[in-house]
Amino acid sequence: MNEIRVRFAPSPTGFLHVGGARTAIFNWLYARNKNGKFLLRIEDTDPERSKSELSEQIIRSMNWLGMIADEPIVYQALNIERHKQVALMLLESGNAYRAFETAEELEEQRKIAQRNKVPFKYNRASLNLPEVTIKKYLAEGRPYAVRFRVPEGITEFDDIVHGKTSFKNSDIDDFVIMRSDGSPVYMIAVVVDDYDMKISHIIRGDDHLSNTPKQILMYRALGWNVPEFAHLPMILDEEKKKLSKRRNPVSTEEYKDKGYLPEALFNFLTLLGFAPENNAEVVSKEELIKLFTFERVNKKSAVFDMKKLNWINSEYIRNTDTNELIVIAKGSKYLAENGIDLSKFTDVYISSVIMLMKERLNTLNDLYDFGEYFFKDPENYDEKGIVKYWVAEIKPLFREFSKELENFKHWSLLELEEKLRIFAENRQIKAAQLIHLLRLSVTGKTVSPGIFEVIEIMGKDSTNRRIYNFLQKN
RNA sequence: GGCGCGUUGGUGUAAUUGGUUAACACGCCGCCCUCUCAAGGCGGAGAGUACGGGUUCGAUCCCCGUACGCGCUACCA
Repeated sequence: MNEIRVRFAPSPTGFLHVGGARTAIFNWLYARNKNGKFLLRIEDTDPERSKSELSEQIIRSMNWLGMIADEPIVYQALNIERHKQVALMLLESGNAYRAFETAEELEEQRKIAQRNKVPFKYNRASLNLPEVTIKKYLAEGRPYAVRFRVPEGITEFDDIVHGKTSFKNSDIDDFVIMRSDGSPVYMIAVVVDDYDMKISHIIRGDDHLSNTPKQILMYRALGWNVPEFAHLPMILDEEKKKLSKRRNPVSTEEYKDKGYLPEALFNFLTLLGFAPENNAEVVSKEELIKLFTFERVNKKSAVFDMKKLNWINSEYIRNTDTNELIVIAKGSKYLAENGIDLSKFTDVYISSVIMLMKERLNTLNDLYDFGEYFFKDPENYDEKGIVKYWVAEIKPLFREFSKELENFKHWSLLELEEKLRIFAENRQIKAAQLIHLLRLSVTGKTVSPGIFEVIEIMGKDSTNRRIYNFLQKN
């Protein structure tokens, strides 16, 4: 068998959509699994929607996820001449013909058909034009589009995930392959580029399933080998609609900014429409490469479940080396936006904080959301906490305890805890009553990791300063 | 409207060639641990496999129909 060559072919309309990322991942996994080539082609033929900066962003997101193309990136717009040339070949061989109708005329016909609820199909008027008329039109310089002449019959193919799929050619319109301004259309561009790139397997979204027979017909008309097709299920949102910006972030970049690890997103996306043997869930890229097979790819569209992503991400955070997390945290947009400058802290400090927080984080951004207090003194205190814990009987005792802390020499987890517990026991109160106040005064919150761990990391000065401020304000 | 694809708990997925109390994970609820979280441990609720017909001794699995969802139906990609 020939070399396996697959490609991911996004159109640069803004960013790498997570649905696209999933398609890219399946292509990539398949290529790696088969020792083949993974290629990237930017489909930038629509000048209205394509901008070069946007393709840069797609490439960046792909790299972030750990995927790079094995050959130079192909920009479809650069191949326009070739697409035209092939369209002309089709015209010359009689597999395509000139259509002189204007877009407006067709639109009108379409409307009428719609009104009468009958399926609209191009009536092939131009195909049946007498030779002389065509010559006359051409002499007049009348503009024309080139339409592919769909032959009679049935087009069948064996989709790798869907199995045997067939379409009646009579249901397929003679589609346009070249516009009247001479520009080629997507439908022919993909076929030509995939052929030129020697793509062996076209792995793409389900939404292209209905386009497949058209493309196969073109391959055949050109006498080209038809590649294999694998159509992946779509990804839907919780409302079972196409992933929409309203409910979920749809761009890969957004997930990065929200503190998701690339490996986690990659793993999660993989699980949408695919399950490795044993139904394993947290699976490394290396394992995934080994385990990937289309036999276990689903036909059914999948719903993007944020909660599961969060869980997977938290698993990855827990299992990622702290030093790596430090690097990521330092580059975090979110922390910066919230005024946290990690370069002001020592790596030892950041490292202790992350080690303590690691198993509590869903995303790296939670480092701020849950642990802001590690990086700045609290400015206000949880109101419910105040009501519940800052009660008259305890106030004097907490003040007294804070004095003792100021002079406490043995600033370590165990000794701090022992000290507090003994203090509480002597005053006949529950240690928890002081602990809650300690937490509230130091963090401003009622929730944190074990408070002795927290103040051990924070250090004596910072802790005492915070308690002092708390007592001043309350 | 036409054509195509799909349909297993709330979600993602399992279930050797038709024979299981329909499994696992996320989520949810409760308990334990405990200074609050998180993690962990233990337990629980939640689907009879969209619906209706077949075929079969027996269908999640095979066939047909219906419903619903999605996609295509552009001189968009």
